[in-house]
Amino acid sequence: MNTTIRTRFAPSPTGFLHLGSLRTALYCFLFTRKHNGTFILRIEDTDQERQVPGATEVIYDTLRDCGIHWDEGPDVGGPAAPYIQSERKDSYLPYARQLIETGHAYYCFCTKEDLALRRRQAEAHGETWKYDKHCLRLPNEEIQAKLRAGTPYVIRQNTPVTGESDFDDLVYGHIAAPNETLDDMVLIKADGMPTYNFANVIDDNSMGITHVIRGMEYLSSTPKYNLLYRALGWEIPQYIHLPNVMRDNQHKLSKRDGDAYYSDFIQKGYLTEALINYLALVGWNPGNEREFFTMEELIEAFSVSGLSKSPAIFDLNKLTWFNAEYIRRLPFEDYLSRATPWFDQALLGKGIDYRRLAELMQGRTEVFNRIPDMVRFLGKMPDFDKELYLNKKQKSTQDSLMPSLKLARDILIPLSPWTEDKIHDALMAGIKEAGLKNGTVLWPLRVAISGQASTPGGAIEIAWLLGKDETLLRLNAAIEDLEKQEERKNP
RNA sequence: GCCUCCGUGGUCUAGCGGUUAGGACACCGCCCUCUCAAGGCGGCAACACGGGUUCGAGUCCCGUCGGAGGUACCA
Repeated sequence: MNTTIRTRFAPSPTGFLHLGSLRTALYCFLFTRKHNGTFILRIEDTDQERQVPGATEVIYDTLRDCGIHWDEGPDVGGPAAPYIQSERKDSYLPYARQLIETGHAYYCFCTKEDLALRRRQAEAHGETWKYDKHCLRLPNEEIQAKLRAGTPYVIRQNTPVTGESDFDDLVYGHIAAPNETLDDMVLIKADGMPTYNFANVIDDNSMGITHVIRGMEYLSSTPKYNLLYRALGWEIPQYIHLPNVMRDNQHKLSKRDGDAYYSDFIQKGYLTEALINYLALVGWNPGNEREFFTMEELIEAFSVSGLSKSPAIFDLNKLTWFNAEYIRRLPFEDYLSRATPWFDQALLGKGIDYRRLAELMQGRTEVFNRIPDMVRFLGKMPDFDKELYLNKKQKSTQDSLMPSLKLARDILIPLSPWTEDKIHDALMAGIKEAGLKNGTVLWPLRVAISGQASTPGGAIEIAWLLGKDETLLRLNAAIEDLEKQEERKNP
C-alpha cells in the first residue's frame, strides 16, 4: 500500500446523526487514522425535498464531540472543494453526457407517473419490475426534438443485459451479480441534480477516494457503480461495506425508536466516550478480549479483519454497563459538575450537601437521568409500605422495630457535632451495648428516614446528609406513626 | 417474487479441520456488608437444520429454513 489512503464519510443532512451512521463515521475515521490517510467529510444533499435546516451543523457538532476529526470538509476546505454536493451540481452533467456519447447512458422521457403505473402492472403479474430500456430505443431525431421542445427528462445508466458483474469487498469478499438483474438506474434527475448513485461515483473519483466505507445497503448496487467507473475509465476504489446496526432481530435501529440518535443518548446522560467505546464494539472486535478503549487506542487496535459480516443488535444493557464504568472512572470533580443539574432536578433548594452526595452516588450512577429518582427522598420523605421495616436477613422484626427506633432516637438526640464519624460511633456503640445486631437497628432507622428499600448509602450516611433536625423529624414522625398504628390495633 | 448478503448462548463476540467451544453484558446463587451498588466466587445458557468431503467439521461444499439489505427522479 504505497498510495495514500483517502476515505470519506458522506452523510445526508436529514436530521440528527443516527447511531448507525455514527458508527460508520467512526470505523471510517479509525481506518483512515490507522493508515495515516486523509479523512474527508462530504455532505450529500442532492435530495432537495429532504433538507432539514441546521442538520449539517448537527453533523459537525456530533462528530467533533466524538473526537472524529476530518481533514477536508465543507468548513475546513481542501483540495477537492467544495464538499457539499449541491455546490458541485454543475460537475455531474458533463460526465453523464460523456456516458451518453459512449453508449453507457441515455435520455429517458418517461414520466414518474407512467413508470409507477407500469411498475404496478408488472408487480400485479408477479414480475420483477425493471426499466425496460424503452427510451434507449428512441430514434435520435425524436430524442433531439424532445430535447429542443424542453420535454423533461432524466438520464439513465445503460446496464448490460448479459454477463455478470463482480467485485471484492474487504469485509464481504467476492460479490457477483448477474447483469440482467441490474436496473437502469437514474443518474441525473429531472431537476438536473444527480442521484446519490451517480454523485457518489463522480465525487469519490474526483476526490481521490481510495477506500469507500459505507453501510451494506449499498452492497447490491456496487456492481452498477463499478460499471460506471469502468465506462468512465476510472480506477475502482476498495470497498468496505458494514453490516447494519439493528434494534432487534428484524428491525434496523430506526429513527422511530427515539433511541437512535446520538443526541438522544447524550440527553439521557450517557457519556460520549462510553457510547463511542460501545459502538466500536458493535460489529468489530480487536482480536483479543479487551473491552475498554480510548479513541487513540481504538485507532491503534483497529483492523478491517475484525469487522463482522452479520448485523448486530444494539444492546442497551451493555451500553449502560459501559456508561456506568465510565462514570465510575470520571475524576470526582467532573462527576460532581455533571451530576449537579440532575441533583437539582430533585433537590434544588433542599440544602443537601452535593459533594458528599456525589461521593455516594458516583459508583451507583449508571445513567445520569436515573439520578433524580434515586435521591428525591432526601428532599421529601416519601410514603412507604410499613412492611419495609421488616427484614428477616437484617433481623428486623415486628417486636424489635419500636425498641430499635427509640434506641436510635435516644442515641441521636444528644449527638453533637453531627458528623458521620460521630453518628457511626455512637450508633455502633449503642447497638453493641444493647446486645443487638447492626441490622436490627440500622435497617429500620434507614427505612424510617428514607422510606426506601434501597438508598445510595446506609443509615449513617443518609442521616448525615439529611442533617440532625430533619433526621430526628423523620424519625419521630415514624415512631409516632407506628404508635398510632399500635393504638388502632389494641385500643 | 427476483437479486445480494448473513446465520456460535437472550445480546455482542472469540474460533479460521482436532478446543472440556473462550470472553463480555444480562440473568441466578453465595460471600462481603448498616440497604443498594461496587467487588470476589460460582452457576444457567450457543455452533439453525439436513446431506456430503474428511480418520476427524462450529470451521470446507451443497441444499433447506430463518433473517437482513436491495429492487425509487431517497440517500
